[in-house]
Amino acid sequence: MLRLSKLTDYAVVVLLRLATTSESCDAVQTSPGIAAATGVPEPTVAKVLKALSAASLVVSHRGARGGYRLLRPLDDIAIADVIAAIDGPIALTACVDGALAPCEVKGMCAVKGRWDLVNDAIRRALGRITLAEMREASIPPAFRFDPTLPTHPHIPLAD
Amino acid sequence: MLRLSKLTDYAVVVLLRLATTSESCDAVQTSPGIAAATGVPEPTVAKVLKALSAASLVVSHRGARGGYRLLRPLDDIAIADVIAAIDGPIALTACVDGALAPCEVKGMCAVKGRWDLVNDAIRRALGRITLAEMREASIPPAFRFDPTLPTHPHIPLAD
DNA sequence: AAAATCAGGACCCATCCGGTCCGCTTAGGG
DNA sequence: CCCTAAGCGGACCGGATGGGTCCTGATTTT
Repeated sequence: MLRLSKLTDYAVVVLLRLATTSESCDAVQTSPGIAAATGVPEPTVAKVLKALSAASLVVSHRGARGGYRLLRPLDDIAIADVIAAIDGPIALTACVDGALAPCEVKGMCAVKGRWDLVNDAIRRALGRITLAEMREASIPPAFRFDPTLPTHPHIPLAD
Repeated sequence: MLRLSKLTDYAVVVLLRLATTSESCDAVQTSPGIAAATGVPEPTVAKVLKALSAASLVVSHRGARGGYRLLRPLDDIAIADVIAAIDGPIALTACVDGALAPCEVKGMCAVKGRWDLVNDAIRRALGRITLAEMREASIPPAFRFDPTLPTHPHIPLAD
């Protein structure tokens, strides 16, 4: 349960990678470049970046010498933002608020509204964790994030 | 994202239904009975109850006049317990701690351990919400839970 | 002994998600 | 002025997963 998509995982990787150059606000990175650096398949990187762009977490620059750039610093991006950008609004069940299918039939579902309590709790929890925290946390010291490192091979290329 | 299975939703419905009689500790309810009362398909009720039984949230009594009974009061059952019983351990990604597939390849995944922060936050949030709270919360007053009501039609039967 | 009820599988099908590809548009650079 | 690099948007496909059903066996009560 609570499976969040691999795409979201990739999104974190991509954003972290993007953060290595976006401090200088004019530097952009191309999706092929990020793909090569992270080991995430390039079309997937593109897809992720598109979603992140739509959610205003990154900005794109089209044309030759175009690319993507972080729009906000890492400590201003909650993991909830990333999840919402990739997987849509954070809600546990289909049976939530005004979801698509109106809970099978009538509006008299017995659990109606019950999950909102849970959803809110999760939203709050996820809203408090920033990418900056995820970058630092729980990483074996040897692998501590270092912006000078060129790559973050999530899936090492088959060299 | 964060889709929890319908089964978990059903589990809550079933447990709430079970709570209507389990206060008196000898009364048991059969799965066909619960199915009829809740509108959840009977085989599904059985499946849910089996999982709940395996997780020691309910106890079963076999044979004629057998059935299921709540093992703990509703305010002692966290929603996290139910979710864990139905959908397995609460973890967001496959790429978590010692999960099945060792994160594609080596142990040098860049996001290794990062999600644990998030998982813990969610576990904590879900561990704080009890079924008793879910029973009371966010329900339109007209539908406020009432133990004397015979049924909680989740999906009304096609009368 | 017979009936009722849980236990524990196997199984099927729909849906969804990860992943890929294509053609189009935009913007630099020669 | 045109060509090329890069993002944009969509369609598309295959595998995995979960919801749902069913069947057979084990156990307890009457």
